[in-house]
Amino acid sequence: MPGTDHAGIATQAVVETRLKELEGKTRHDIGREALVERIWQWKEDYEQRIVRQQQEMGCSCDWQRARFTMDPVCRAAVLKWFERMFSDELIYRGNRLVNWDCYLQTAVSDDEVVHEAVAGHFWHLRYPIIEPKEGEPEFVVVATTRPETMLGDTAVACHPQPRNALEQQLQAQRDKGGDADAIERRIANDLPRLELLTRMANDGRKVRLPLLNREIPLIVDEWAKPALGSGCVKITPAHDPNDYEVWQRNPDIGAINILEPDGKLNGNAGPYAGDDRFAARKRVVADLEAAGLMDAIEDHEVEIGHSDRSKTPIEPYLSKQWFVRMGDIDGGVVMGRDTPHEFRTPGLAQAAIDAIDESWSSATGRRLKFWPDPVRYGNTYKSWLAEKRDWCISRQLWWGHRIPIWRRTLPNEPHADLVEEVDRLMDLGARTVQTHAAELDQTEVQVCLGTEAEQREFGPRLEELGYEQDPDVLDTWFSSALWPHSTLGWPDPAAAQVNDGQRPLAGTPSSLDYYYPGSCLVTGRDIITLWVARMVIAGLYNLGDLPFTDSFIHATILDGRGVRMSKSKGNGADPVDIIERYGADAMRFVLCEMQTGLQDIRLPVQAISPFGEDGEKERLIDLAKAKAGRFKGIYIDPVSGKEFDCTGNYKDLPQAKVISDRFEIGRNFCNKLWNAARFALMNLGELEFRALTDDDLAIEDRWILSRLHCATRVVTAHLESYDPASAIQAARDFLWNELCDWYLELIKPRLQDATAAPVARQVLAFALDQALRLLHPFVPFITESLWEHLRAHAPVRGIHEAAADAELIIAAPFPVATAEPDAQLEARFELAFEVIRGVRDLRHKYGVPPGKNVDAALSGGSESLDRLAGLGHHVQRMAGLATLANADSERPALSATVVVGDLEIHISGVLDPVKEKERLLKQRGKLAGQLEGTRKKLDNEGFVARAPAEVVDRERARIGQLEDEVTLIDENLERLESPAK
RNA sequence: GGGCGAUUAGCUCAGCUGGUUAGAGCACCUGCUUUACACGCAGGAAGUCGGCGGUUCGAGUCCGUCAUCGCCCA
Repeated sequence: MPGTDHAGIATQAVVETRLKELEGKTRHDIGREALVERIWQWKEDYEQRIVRQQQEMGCSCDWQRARFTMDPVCRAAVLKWFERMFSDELIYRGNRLVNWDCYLQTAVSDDEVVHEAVAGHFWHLRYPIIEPKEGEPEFVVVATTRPETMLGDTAVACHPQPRNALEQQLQAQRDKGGDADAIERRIANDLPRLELLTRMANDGRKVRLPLLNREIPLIVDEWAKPALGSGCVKITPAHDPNDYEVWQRNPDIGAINILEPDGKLNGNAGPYAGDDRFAARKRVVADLEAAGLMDAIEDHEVEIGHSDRSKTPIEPYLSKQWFVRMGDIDGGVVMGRDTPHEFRTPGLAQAAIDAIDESWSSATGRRLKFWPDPVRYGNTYKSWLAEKRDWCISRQLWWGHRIPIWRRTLPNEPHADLVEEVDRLMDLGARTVQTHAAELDQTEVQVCLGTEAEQREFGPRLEELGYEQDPDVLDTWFSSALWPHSTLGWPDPAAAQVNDGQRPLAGTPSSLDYYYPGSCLVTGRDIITLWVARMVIAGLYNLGDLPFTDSFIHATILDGRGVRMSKSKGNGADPVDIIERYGADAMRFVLCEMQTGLQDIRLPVQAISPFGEDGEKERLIDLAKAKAGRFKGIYIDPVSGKEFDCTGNYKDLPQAKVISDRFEIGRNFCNKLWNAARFALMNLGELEFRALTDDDLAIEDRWILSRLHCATRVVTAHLESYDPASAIQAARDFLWNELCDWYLELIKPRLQDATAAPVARQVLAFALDQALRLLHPFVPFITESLWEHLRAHAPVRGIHEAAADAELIIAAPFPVATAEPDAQLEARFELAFEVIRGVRDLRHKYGVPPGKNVDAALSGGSESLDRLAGLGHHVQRMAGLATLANADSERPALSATVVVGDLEIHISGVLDPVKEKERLLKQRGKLAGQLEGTRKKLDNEGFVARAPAEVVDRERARIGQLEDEVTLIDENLERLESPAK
């Protein structure tokens, strides 16, 4: 199911930023309707780009069922989900402290806040104590990093049991072996004062809040840290999460909001009302200093939350938001209501936690598992869910699904009126009405209209009665969480509105019945909580079953600076540009090869300079080193000093394509595959299939088939264990290192020989057939194209029997290994390859021209000679030997020698005693080192006594082999000294 | 502050339950237009596996600790 989501905050932010940059206007200047219209416009462009990317990448999707999270099909699902949860009382409107983005004027989720350490101060403020008694201080001192918040203080807290707290801390510090002096001093010097403050608080003493002259209580609460500062802490429940908790424990102190949504101070701030919060900070500090109430100012590094979207500092802000209850609920929650899979769970978060438990399974036997590390990512998922924090789903945006609630505040109306009001609404036909007071500081009647039709019918009538639709929109994830079933037409595929050219979702079975549940969600680590958990909850709640059983967490791709690539950061590369330059398969190959498990991947990218001179070679700019320009995704050309844009968002600047030379690896592979296939096809002619017996096969045929069986097993096993990088590596190695480097070369003579050619061709056709199938998941375009050619040349392919065929490779069965690899045969070839490599090395060192064949003679242990029997002609040809004689009887004069194990290959007529000695000594040195290491091990009594017998035996066998090889080399060295021998 | 992860060749990364003196690709050096492929072939050089300490007959691999970086949660 291909498609796109509406990316609420990101999208609105981009359009608003462009509006500001290009026209100098804010969203308030043009209004809700006009802004939403512009966003739709922008979305159409952007969506096209994304869909094109998906298609060019070769995503194999049902394009006639493409969806967008704000289209009518998805909208129906969003409304239904909201209505269901609302009537189950899983959605409520509450007064909560949220992360407030004063620039975008919206709440942002915890996930969208990034913390940065910045230089700041600790201001120590004096609050006068009202009517202190004999021996009591005149002031309490409180410290803060945000002095303007004092205007919203509703209490000052000190610890209820400072002695216990300090002593506990002291003990903990000692246990850790840390420095306990500071705490000891604290107990010695400050405890009496701290205990006095506690007594004062318990006695009901109050303090006067400076500047506003408000009386606020001195209270006891464990949030106050007796080891720090004065031991007292100011409490601002409306603007600090910890202070908010203090308020929950001490409801009497109340909460005072001092902020307007835009970050200016409101009427509660008295004389500071109307000031921006940062301006107010300066004035508050100055006024406190003037009043002699500033005790001290110290430098302090502060962690400040910034909005990931607007990059401005976040303010904790008390506001009314909509939430989904994640925690356990009395009586539990019914999941999959009215489906065959209905079950009851303690709460939404718990249901998702259970889903990865070994002992749990859905009604259809499904359970969730993470890859490539089930334990690690399972823990990430569980530990986030375990907090069971309610999910804030409202966003003060204009772009998104508007909350389907019409509400009206009924201040202090008698209960009877409320009942009457609800009855009246029910009579009107509203199905879901709730009244809420507990979570709010007001009584509110909320009516949910859960379909478009209902909204059209009842909306205006509710508005006549003084109701208003909530202006907020839903968090994008609220609709994204439904993707696995909303796209299939849930709640009613038969009624789903599909557009022209789109495939219907209705039918028997419907798309929903046929495709839900799915199997695997591939996503990034940071999305585990945002998506995986929420999709699981949504799927279980609406349908009673998991949306997928596996979740593959792919590597995070970083740019050359080590920063995570993202569209909003503008530091990525457009796949379309990569594809244009290197090809889709090349890109897929490299991306797949990079998914090596748990590690993040660096992908240094380069921009193609738009300032290249005529005739100048293309100039690449390394973006990890280039200077940043004015906006995100804009850089400065190091040569001309001019700005250019890499995002396509700033059309007035020169545009640069972003590429990465890392993709050359994939391009090279595709080129190799193409040429190897071309060579094979050239030689196949019109191939007729004949059932072959083992006797028909040449030794190299049996070898490549053995290697093919091995590769098939390995690739399949890696795919099954969600290890695409290892799978593609194994497929690549088979194609390149075995089929191309060896087999194609080995059979070249046979292909020129009319009698030997048919079998070689048939094996070649089969090996290519299987290699293409193995590679198809990774490089679909090139394999599909080659498949067509292969079928034209060799309509039937196979060895003993014809292999199952299909017109398109995408529909052809994946290879299955039918035989065991022949380990003995493979070992014989390995030995031959080693000999060949040895001779090639020697030829290179002696500067023998590549075309010149030399005479050689072979001698050595009978076992090794036996293993090489039948491969001599291959050794001869591949090593460039004119003759390969048996040297057991007589050793050729003036020959240089290659020693491989207990084998000697003498190459005639190239001997250079100096080079030869150098070469042999080098090899000897390496072997002697290994020999020494092995001997040392065996001399160690502990090793012989404690290591497993098989390990000891292996070392013993090895020492014999090494000794033989060294002896052989020594003999050759000796012969160099006295050539007469 | 708590949790998770990373640190291996110039670069990007492998290295499974501890057991030959650690591998690949790119880059580099040498030779080669060998009629599939120079986006190639053949050969080569290159790493005290972040530091320190420990467990073990044996540590890149296990444990502790420190450093640096990243992510998540406060």
